[in-house]
Amino acid sequence: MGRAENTDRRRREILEAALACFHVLSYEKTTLADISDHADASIGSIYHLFDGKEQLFAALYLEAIAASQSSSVRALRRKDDLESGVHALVRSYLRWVSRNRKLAGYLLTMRRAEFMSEAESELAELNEAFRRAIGDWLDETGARHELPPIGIDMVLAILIGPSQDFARRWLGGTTQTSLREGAEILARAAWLSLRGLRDA
Amino acid sequence: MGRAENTDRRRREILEAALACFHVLSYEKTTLADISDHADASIGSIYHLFDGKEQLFAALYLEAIAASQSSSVRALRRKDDLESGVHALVRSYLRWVSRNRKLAGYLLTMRRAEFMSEAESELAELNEAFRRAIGDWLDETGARHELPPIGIDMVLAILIGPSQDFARRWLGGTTQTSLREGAEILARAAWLSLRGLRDA
DNA sequence: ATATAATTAGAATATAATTCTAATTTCTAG
DNA sequence: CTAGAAATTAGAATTATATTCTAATTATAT
Repeated sequence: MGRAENTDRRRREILEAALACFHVLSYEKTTLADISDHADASIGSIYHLFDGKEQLFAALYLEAIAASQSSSVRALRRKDDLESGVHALVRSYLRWVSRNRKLAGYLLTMRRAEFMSEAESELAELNEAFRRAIGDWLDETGARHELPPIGIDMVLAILIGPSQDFARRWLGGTTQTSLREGAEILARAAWLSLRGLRDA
Repeated sequence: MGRAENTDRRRREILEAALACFHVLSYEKTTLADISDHADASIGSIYHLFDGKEQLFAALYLEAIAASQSSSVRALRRKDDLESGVHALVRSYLRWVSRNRKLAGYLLTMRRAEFMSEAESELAELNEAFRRAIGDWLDETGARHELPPIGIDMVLAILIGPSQDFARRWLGGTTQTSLREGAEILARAAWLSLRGLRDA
């Protein structure tokens, strides 16, 4: 086995251990010793691969956001008009949440966490890439013309804002509505907003 | 001056110092020594009034959420039909954000932060009271009949989800749209969703 | 097989939360 | 007004944990 692969495996083990610890203990309460135990990696090893606790969790955050975004983009690319695209985006986001609960919970809890300042630039890059991917799809399909005259930031807020709120509650177990129903409702809600704003 | 008032003042000073420190340093990086300095209160004093760093920040969180919610409820109570109510709710939330940036930033950053587990029950109470206030208003005005057949949790997600997302970006300075425009757009978007879901 | 570089281990150190004891202030009763 | 009781404040001592550092081990290339 090559060294690079070994290192990769180690990194992954540590990230997974961090997520597992976070899931039961929360960020504050998981110590590096916990992670070290869970991952069977020494403190030295962790510090060799990451710059510290914050950077380790920032790396996990970036992985999570990348996974979530790429899942959304893939779903979008299977559609070719705005209405289907909007539905697909909302549904796929919530499906991703339900299939990656730990990671999603981490993402929703740590959203804009302080330590992200370190990784700010990488995060900005990811968000920029996400926007560009959506922009490309809009251009390729011609769906851009169906959008209301509002900034893409507002479009995204309308598309995923409600789903994030709902996902947070759903993960917390404090929601009357099932994920399936919720996805259906929010997909339609998003589309109704966009269509209504366009036709106004 | 009575002892109770004195204690209250102390509490408030400490909470304000915590918020100020948080605003420039972030949770992780603000030490109790920082807060102690800022508030001119000794460590002992802080521990006398709060159970620890987490509980101190949890108390701040509860204050913030109570302020935000009561501002929303006041706005709602001035209206007497669903469309105006929805507009008022969205606008008042974003107005509150712009007038209480530090507190709002704290709220949006710390949303569902780990340490809330301690204050979980109080948080649940606040949320329950908020829902009840909205429920009462719906009944008093008869607006409940104008709602689509979805859970109140979905209604809230549609109402404030986009605003939260937008507010986070606005506070972070990464939004093309002004708060005023944003509020206008999101208020209409929320109403279009609810009306559309009802009429479907 | 050996040299070199990468990785791992864990002890030593530094930082910050928490606890604890004593001093001070505020309140209450007489 | 004053002694005693209770609440509050102060800051030193303790404890927990992140980080740094040095040495040992492992993997790779020649």
